[in-house]
Amino acid sequence: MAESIKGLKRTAYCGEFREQHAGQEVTVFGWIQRQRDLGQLIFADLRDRTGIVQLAFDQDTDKAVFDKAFTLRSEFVVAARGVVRVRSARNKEIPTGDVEIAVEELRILNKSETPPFEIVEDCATAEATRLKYRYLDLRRPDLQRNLLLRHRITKVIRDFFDSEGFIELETPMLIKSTPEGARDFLVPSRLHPGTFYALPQSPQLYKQLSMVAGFDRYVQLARCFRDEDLRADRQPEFTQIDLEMSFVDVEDVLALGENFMRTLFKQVLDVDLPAKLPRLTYTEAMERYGSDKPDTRFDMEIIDLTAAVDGCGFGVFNSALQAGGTVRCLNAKGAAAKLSRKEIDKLTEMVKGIGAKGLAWIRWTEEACTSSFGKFLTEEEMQRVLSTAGAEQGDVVLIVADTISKHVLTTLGSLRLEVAEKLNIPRDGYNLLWITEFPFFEWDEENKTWAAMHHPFTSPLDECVPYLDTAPEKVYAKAYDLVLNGVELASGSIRITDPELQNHMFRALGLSQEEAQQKFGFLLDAFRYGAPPHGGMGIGLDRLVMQMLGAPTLRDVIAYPKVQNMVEPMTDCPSVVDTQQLTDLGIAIQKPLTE
RNA sequence: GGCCCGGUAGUUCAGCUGGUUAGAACGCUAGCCUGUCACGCUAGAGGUCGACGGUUCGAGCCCGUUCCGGGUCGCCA
Repeated sequence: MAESIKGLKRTAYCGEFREQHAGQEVTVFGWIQRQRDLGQLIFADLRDRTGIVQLAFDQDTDKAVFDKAFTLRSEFVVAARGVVRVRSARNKEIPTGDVEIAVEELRILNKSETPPFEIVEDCATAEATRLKYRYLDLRRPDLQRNLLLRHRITKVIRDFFDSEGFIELETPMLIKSTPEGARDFLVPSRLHPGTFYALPQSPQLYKQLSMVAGFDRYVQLARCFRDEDLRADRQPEFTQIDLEMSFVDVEDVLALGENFMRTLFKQVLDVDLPAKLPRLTYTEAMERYGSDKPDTRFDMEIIDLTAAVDGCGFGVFNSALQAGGTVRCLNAKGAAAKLSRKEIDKLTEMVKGIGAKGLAWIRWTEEACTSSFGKFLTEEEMQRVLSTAGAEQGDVVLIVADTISKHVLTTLGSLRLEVAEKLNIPRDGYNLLWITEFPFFEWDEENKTWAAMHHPFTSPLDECVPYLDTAPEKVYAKAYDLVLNGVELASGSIRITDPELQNHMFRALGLSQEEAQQKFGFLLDAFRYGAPPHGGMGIGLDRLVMQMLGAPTLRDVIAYPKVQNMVEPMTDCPSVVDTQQLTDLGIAIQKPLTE
């Protein structure tokens, strides 16, 4: 039977005891980490979120207390009152190792069954089991540390934005569905059968309306929802640091973003970020790294071989070039020893898997310089390729050709990361950079139309407006991403506030006046009443915490995450509901439910 | 939806070319032990080998189907 806590008050957390506290009478609460019974002597480690302190029971301990200590088991919840004393045998491994508590009163506040896994750091137990008992998993020091750090990060965030004059507004969770981009989570309406709310994918429209309302600077730690498949760095439910500013242009938002990141990294990790973060335009990032979220912690940039192979004897290169495509390569410096023919074959399979037609290569070892296409080239042509690629003995050159230039770049972008992984190229530190001037339009191959790459409220660059109707591919946007070590951390833009321009954009996107009015009428209406110029961004909080901690998955920084099939293993949701609930909502389930 | 990897004791794993009663470590239970801290020593309990079907004299192992978990591609304005 559990004992009462009555009359006891904690004097300190377990992890706080040091030699200087010797002689003090204290009361501690916590969980039993482990009990060691030596016969006439019993030790028990007591744990709370701050650490562990040793409880000691010996011949001086009251007999009843000693007997109770004998029954202690792992994860029992315990209160102990006693006197801090210096140990006769100190433990240098833990911060409280110089002292112990000579227990005078012991209460077992609750017993515990043997847990399915040990509550220890670096637990080897499969994640599935840990997630089923997430409350035990979260008791482990690693996850406690992660979530305490997450708390510190959000504290710094709130303080920073407050000091910069931002106010936090809460935007609704039940909103109008505007099915663009990701799939919405829908919530049926009971009062209006047949109609649905959507959970927000982001508070985008509300924060823009808040600018029209004159709040000037808005921030929110906003929960967002997207009904798309999961990844290690993607959860259906996630948190964004969502912000918006009035009377600003691109430079102002980027400056604020840089200031924020610098403050956060300094205060939380004591890491100094550069005063000004590097910038690449989207076009530049694609040309050099084959990605709009390049990992710049290592080089191996893409090299253009077009001039070097133009007119050479290799048909693959020639036909790509003649069809308006391109030939480019990576030079994996010093990789010849590590990348065997077999490894290169694996890379070939990999690039074919992502849509490339093949991979041409040169491998220059001590013995020879072999290649997959050498027999088609003259000695002179081959020399030209090698020198353009900057190749020396010991290097491997990996070449991709295609009629569509973008495919060449993105393939090499993926290949670059794969090769870095295979070669174990060191990737340390925090490389933050802005990617700017994204294309406004993206060709939607499936629907054969131009679609907005960011969203339709993104402002085009002023000088691009003339191309809206004539050359959509030449229109770039006042849109920017913040990239950290190859991960997209934040994304934002300056918005359109001119109703005329907004209508023009909708037209260019093939959205009729009526459709636009039906979907976004409230926003267009609002913009008729004096919208200040504004812009902002959303920063992925979960990814940010994950990166700052170096955690391998988002699940390590989210208290109660979902697994790959979108189930939450602890509560086992989603679940079937009562027929009455469905009736109230006017919903009938079509597919027969599987047992 | 496609591809890849995995599923054996509470946990982490081993299990040969298909062959006796499926093992180890940790954990758990009991006993002993006065300075442990991954305490030690002794003894013990604990298994639907994910599930179903097939091949076979015989299946943890081979084949098929399926369920579950992870990664990834598609998808994610």
